[in-house]
Amino acid sequence: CSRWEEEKNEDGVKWMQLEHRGPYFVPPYEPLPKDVHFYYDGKPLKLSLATEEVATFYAKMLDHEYTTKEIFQNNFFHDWRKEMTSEEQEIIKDLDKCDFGEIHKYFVDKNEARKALPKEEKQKLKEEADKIQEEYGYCILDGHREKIGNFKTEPPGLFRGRGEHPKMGMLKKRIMPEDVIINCSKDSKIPKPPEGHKWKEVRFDNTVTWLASWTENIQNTLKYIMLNPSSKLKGEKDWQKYEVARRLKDVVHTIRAQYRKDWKSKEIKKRQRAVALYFIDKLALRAGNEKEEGETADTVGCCSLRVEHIQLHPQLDGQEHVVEFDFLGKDSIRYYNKVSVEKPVFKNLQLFMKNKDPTDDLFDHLNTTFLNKHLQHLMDGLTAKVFRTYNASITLQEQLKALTNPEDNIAGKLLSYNRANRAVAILCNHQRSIPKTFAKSMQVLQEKIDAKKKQVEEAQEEVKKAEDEFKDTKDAKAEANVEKKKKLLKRLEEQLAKMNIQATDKEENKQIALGTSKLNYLDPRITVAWCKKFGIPIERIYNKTQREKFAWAIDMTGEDFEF
DNA sequence: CCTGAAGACTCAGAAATATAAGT
DNA sequence: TACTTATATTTCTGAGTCTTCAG
Repeated sequence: CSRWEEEKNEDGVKWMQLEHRGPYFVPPYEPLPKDVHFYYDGKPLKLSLATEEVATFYAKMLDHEYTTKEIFQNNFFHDWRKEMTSEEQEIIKDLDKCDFGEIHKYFVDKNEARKALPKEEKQKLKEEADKIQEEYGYCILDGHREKIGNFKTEPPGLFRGRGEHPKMGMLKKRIMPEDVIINCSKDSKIPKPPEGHKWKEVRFDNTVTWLASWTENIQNTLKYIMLNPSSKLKGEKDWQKYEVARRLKDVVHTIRAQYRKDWKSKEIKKRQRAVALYFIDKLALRAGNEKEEGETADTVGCCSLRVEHIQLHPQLDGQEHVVEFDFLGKDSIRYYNKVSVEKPVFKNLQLFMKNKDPTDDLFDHLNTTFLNKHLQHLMDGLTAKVFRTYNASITLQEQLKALTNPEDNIAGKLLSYNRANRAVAILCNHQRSIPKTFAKSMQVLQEKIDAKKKQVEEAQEEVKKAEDEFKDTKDAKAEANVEKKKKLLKRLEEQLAKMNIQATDKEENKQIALGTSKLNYLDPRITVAWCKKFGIPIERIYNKTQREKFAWAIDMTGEDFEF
């Protein structure tokens, strides 16, 4: 436990000692073999090195749907031309006349060749990767050797945003040492830049947690090299996050009473704030910062909802005051929900929407800064996102309480856990695309279940037969046989039950992503306590990485922990 | 002091890779 | 046992939230 209980640093100081090797730079571009050609207008054309490299980025993505989109093609072609020599610019004027087919095939083949490599060769590659990990993947922070999260620079390539991103296809440039700022402690061994290069800057800022940073050229924002979630620094922050959420538990009732009162406020701004907060609390919506138009995909959160994103139904499917939400949230994941809301909320929404265009802001007097200022005033450390953490964790705790049957076997209890986890994922709208092999693997499972059912039936008959025989003969051998057959039947029935559970779980899970809530929203202490209480080995819920990340919770939690 | 931009950090699903299960 | 396929884990980096800074 001691590791989590070392003394705290003062005011914003994150470490006293930080030593590392700097980022690992991706290997330089390898030119194409002579017999792999690019064709323009049907004729082979030898490209300059820089032009060729960018061409390979496009060629590699050729069978991806992305490359068929006009925005992608235009952005790519625009940026590609900038890399060309003036001679090349003279010739290559039309993307449609470019043939990347041979280059594409070269990379597909190369990939397959790599997969087909003999075992020893693969082993060798792995050892090389491990060596790099060993050398660059760790740092020393305040005397502890800590794992780094992302120690490699991002390779150059074509930008792929999520959803309808206006910058898709743009060229993401190669990161050079000259772009990189190193952060470490003054008295540490300062990382050496690669031969013949120098760092952009070396600084000694112990009020931040990053080891290195650079500015990315697509959005002009900073990227960082930071520690792995298993590190003490990240673990403590995570713990702190859940402690804030637990404090919200104590005041949430007051806050709810407050926003209900504010629904009737004379100030429109307060009313909007109160309705937005109701959504954030009840539906676990994100805050919704405003975003710069044209720079990113068009997505929204609570405060940035527009009139077009909701529809009001005084009556719907036997419910009153129904709000129908339909918008794209983070990562362009669709949020669709029909919710019966309290009457004053409904009335307020009607008011907010009056005389507005579909593209106008629903909460036109509200932004996240104003909302968060209010929340800060209600509780120290409270911001909009704390509601998501709080509601997620409290839901897990409640669902576990409601769903766990102490009589169940481990598989049954695990199903209950997954269902509780799933309830949270649904609340937070964590979705995934249905796995490509889903239908097939479901069918395979169903066939197995049917086969097992048959076996169970057969076994039942066998038992009956054995029992009849015993009734006739009354001999010990026949009696033993009855026992044997019964045992077999029981085993088969258990197998069948397990398969049925598996099928249910799989079906319920096909479009839901459990990982994000498990990793970021659910206080791990709830899970640890549940495992202890019901005798479930923690490895059945958390894999190795997750156990490392949640080491702080596994260390300190007893079975009576309450969120 | 206010405001918008920059900075720092958390959270997000897809894709790549490793491992287990099936044949 | 060797190969193939399904599943689990890990990596990747984009997309949010919230804080801090500069003019």
